[in-house]
Parts: sequence; structure tokens; C-alpha cells
Amino acid sequence: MTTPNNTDNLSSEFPVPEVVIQRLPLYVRVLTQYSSAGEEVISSEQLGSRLQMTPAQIRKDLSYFGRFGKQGRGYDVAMLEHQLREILGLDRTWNAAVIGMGRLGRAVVSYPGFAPEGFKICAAFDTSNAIVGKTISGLHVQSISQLTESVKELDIKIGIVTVPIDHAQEVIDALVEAGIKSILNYAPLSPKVPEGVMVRGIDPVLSLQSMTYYIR
Amino acid sequence: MTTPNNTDNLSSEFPVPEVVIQRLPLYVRVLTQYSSAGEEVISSEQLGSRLQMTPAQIRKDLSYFGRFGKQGRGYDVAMLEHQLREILGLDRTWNAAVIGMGRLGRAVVSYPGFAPEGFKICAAFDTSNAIVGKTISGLHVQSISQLTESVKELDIKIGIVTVPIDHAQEVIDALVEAGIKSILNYAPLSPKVPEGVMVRGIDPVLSLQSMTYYIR
DNA sequence: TATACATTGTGATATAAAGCACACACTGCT
DNA sequence: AGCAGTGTGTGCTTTATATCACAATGTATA
Repeated sequence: MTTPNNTDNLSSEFPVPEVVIQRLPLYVRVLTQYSSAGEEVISSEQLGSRLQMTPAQIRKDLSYFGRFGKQGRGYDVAMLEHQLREILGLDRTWNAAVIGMGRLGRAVVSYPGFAPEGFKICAAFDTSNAIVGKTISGLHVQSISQLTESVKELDIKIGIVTVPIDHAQEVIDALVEAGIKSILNYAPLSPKVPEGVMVRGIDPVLSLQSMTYYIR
Repeated sequence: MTTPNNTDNLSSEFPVPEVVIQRLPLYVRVLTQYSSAGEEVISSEQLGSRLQMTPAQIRKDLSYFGRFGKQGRGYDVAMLEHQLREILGLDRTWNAAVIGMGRLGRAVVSYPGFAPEGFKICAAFDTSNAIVGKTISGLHVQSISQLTESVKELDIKIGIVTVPIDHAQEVIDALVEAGIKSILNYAPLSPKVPEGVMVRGIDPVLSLQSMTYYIR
């Protein structure tokens, strides 16, 4: 790395591996815990032992973005947390829409874990006329045909898909059409999306199905 | 690979990479779809295009376990599905216990996706006396102190953790203590477990937090 | 039966990720 | 100020994963 102390735009010169990006939120989480436990400094050793990974890997990961530590001391907890949040874009609020207001969708909109982390579910949609028009958890359920409009109006950047599998691909197509680039998909399928659109799947069954291999 | 046509115990001679195991359920899922669409044969090319991965990777993955295809033709859909289910241990039913009967736990026990795949939630636990003794979705909620006993009695092999973060580690310790080797963890923390115990985390917030990097 | 074509299975190769090990920098003690 | 101790940042090495490319083996057709 040629220009060490500069945190910005290193990432655009050298693309950062996606696995690294996926680990950063883990670091943020531990740092938050440490911080609220009153600790001011943390070493890669301590971080690593919390997450069951090697200190070297943590230092390598962080080195993609700059030099945040002090030799002989470690990392300033508050400072590192702040830096990582900034890198990940967590220093702001993100608006999200949930599509599919069945059992799962209702559970998602009432899940209390999103808001404290800055993810605000601000619109709800469904394909079925039976549900459209109702109000669930304070959200007015709209028809999918209003998706594009609402996305623009409310500055929605994230789509959360909770429709049954047989509607999932079309809903995802609609989200893409509406300009959404980040999708959290609860439907048990691997959807097709154009390059530049990112989908993360939440699928407890898949997780179970690979664990059984080891206890068989 | 020395003894090709033999499906068994290859895996114990050469350990199969975990990434490979994690992909097998994806293959199973596509095969099920293909099968119910009336297709009898599938090529690695077709499978790959469904899952957005290269045909070569699929063939390599399968080759860890045997030779299932026919040159010039492809794979028999029904046969391959059956083989993969057997390899993963999905040719049977698995009993699971849910620990934590709050909002999330209730959503999990009433989620209709587990049963059709052979995962049967047959016991519910909670740490709070306020909930213990109640019946939720047909499950009698027990105290955590009865965990070990029930695990043995009901042949429970999987623990699903849906308690709040501040009780998660102790609940996981209790599961380990009770002899559970596979844990599905909905709590937002990276728990410590002894070697030989496998934990898969379900964490929508983590997924969102790494996606924001790309739309920042 | 011969010929054209399709698709597997796999050794060899390329790419990516993880881990090692040590110079260097900072702290804190005497 | 000097010295001992600690922990970072990183070039280099090792290990893991993915891809290539082609011989081998099958199908389909005439």
C-alpha cells in the first residue's frame, strides 16, 4: 500500500475481497460490545479470540482500508468502530421496503433488530388484493404496481423479499426494475439478477441441510 | 480418487471442503424443481445456469462423492437428487428444539418451511418463568433445566436458538452440555463452542450491513 | 456399424484467501 | 534517557478454491 494513512478511496484502487467486507460487520459488533463494556483499547488478539479467528486475519482485513492501530497498544475501540461504520456506510439511515405481507413479512416488519442499526422499513407491498390497503404495524400495504413510484419518493435503497417462492422471481425483477441494488431474499430460491444488483439470501433450511451432513 | 463408483466413505478418506457441502443443498433444491417440472435429465450446464455458477464447479463438487452422470447426456434428475439427499443425511427426519419463545421463537415454530424438508420442531424451551408452562403452536414450553433430559428422550439433534443476545451464550452452552452438535443461531453474536459443535448463524442485519458497502 | 455430436470426470493450472514471522513503532518502567 | 515489553502492518509462504481443457464415454442418426 503506497499511501498508508489515507482511509479513503483505497478501496476503489484495489478491489477489496467480498469475504473481507462480510467480516467487517462482525468487527463492528464486537467493538460495540467492547465499547459499552467501558474498554477503550482492543488488540487484534482480543478481537480474534472473540470471533474465533486469527489476529493476523483481522489485521490484514483492516489493512485494506488504512492503518488504524498503534503498535504496542492496539486499536482505539471508539475510533475503529466509527471508521468501520463509515467504510460500510453505516453512518446513516437506510430505507427499506418489504414485499410480501404474509406471516413472514409481518414478522420481519415487527422485528426490532433493524431500526437500532439504522435500517428503517418504511414501505410494505403485496401482490394479493386481499392484503393491499390494510395497515400492518403502522405500514399501509401497497400494491406492487406502486413500487417504482414509492422507491423514488421515499428514497428506498433496500428491498426485502418475503413472498412465497412462486412469486419471488417476479418480485425481484420488479425491484430491479425499480432501481433497487440491494436485496435481502427470504424466499428459498437463487434468483437471477443482472450484474450490479446484490442479493443476500436468508434461508434457515439451507443452513440446516448442510449441517446434517456432519451429524449423519 | 481411487474407488470411483463407490459413494460411501469417500468423504471419510478425503475430507470434503465445507464450501462444497454448503452448495449441495442448492443442487438438491434445483433438482427438486426440475423433477416436478417433469424433466428427467439435467446437465451441469443447466444446473449451473440456474445457480449462476460454472458447470465445471458443479462437476467437481459432485466428483467428491462419486460418478453420477453419463457422458453425452447429463445427470438423471431423480437419481442425483436421491443420492445427494442421502449424502447430506436428508433421507430421514431430524428432531429439533427451539430455545426462546419470544416473538422470534414463535415465528420460527410456526414457519411452515421446516417440516416438508424433514425438520421437526418437537420441543420448546425458555429461560423465563413467565412463559414456561404455556402451550405455543401445540408445543408445551419447558424450562431450560429440562433440556438435557428432553434431548435424550426425544432424540433431538438440532438446537435452534432464538433467545435475546444476553442469554444466547449460556443457552448455547446448555445445548452443548446436552450433547447437541448442530445449532442454528438467530441471536446476533458469534458464540464460542467447543470443536466438533457446528453453529450456523441467521442474521439479516449482518447481511444488510455488508451490502451497504456496495451502495454507499 | 460407422459417424457426428454432446457432456462427463479429472489432472493440471490459475486464482484467491489465510497464515506466518519479523521489522518497526509505540508504551511504560526504572 | 535507555531498555524491556507489546502489538501493529505487511512481504512472503502456504493452503484452499475455482477454472481450464481435453480424453473418455456415452447418445443419436443414418
